[in-house]
Amino acid sequence: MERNTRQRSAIRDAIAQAQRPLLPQEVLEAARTEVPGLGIATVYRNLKALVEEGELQVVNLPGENPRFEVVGHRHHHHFQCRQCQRVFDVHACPGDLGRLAPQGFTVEDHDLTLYGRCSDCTPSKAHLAPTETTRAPRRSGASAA
Amino acid sequence: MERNTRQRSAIRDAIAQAQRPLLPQEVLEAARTEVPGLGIATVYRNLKALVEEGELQVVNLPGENPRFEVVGHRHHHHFQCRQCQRVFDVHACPGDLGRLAPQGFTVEDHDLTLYGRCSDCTPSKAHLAPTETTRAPRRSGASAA
DNA sequence: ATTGTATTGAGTATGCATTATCATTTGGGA
DNA sequence: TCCCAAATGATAATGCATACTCAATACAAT
Repeated sequence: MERNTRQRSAIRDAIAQAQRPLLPQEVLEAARTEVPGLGIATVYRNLKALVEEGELQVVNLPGENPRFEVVGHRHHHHFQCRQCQRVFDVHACPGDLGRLAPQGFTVEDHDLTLYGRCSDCTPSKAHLAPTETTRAPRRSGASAA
Repeated sequence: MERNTRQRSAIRDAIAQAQRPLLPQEVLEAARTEVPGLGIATVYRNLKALVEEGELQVVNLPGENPRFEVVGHRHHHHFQCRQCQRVFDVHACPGDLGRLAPQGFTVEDHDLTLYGRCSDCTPSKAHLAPTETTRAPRRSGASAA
């Protein structure tokens, strides 16, 4: 990963412009508006490289596959819409959660995920909900027939 | 799932006595002290049935496979030890997190995970850390050679 | 105690996200 | 413009958690 390819730029731009953590599949779809022939393998390859280079970071939510977002945002949390499944950044934090832990436990960090309806999926304008392709697929693992 | 088998009881007891969410593998190990020949397939079968019966509930943590715990605990959160990987219940909640969401977003629920050292894995007595077999394996998905 | 059926255990099969493979394409320095 | 290593795209391969298959067991009602 040393050359500046159209694919690499498209992937980077897609994530930067999204302003929210994206799944590899979402990155693919977004970057394809720039590079139609883009392949999923290239997306995974670049996401991995960009994370190793410290440009991107992984965002894990409960029961979800890893998403990717640009590094730099100071401590923050996430909000997942139960309608469109998209994840948004929440630049706020309840803070001082160490007191919640049981006796003898040492709290070093925390993850907070809020669930509800994003502004696009509020009942009053549910018709503006994202399209099928922008929805997040469920986590991997088993589910054999 | 209509008969009371030794396996089913062992699985149910293992989770009830653990007082914390267990991975299927942890359930297997714990229940085997009661039924040595217990198979992993039986564990998955019963976990699924017990969840459907409403006796158990699934606990998802970021980047982790589903764990299982008995239903009934009122709203609570979880703590994961970064040393032994075990997950514990945290019967406390910062509350009122709706205010953290962006304008136009509706918050219906939330998940909070604390990370740090459990009482068994505090530096002063790290030698009491759980054994290899009690550690949680990493999430599924890819990691091909 | 007998017996029919739900359950179990072992091993195989699935589904899926992520990687590896490899022939082809392409960025960018000479 | 040439050249070649890096990058891409299509597709096969992996690894893994979980589900299915089926012969052997073992509940539990009679």
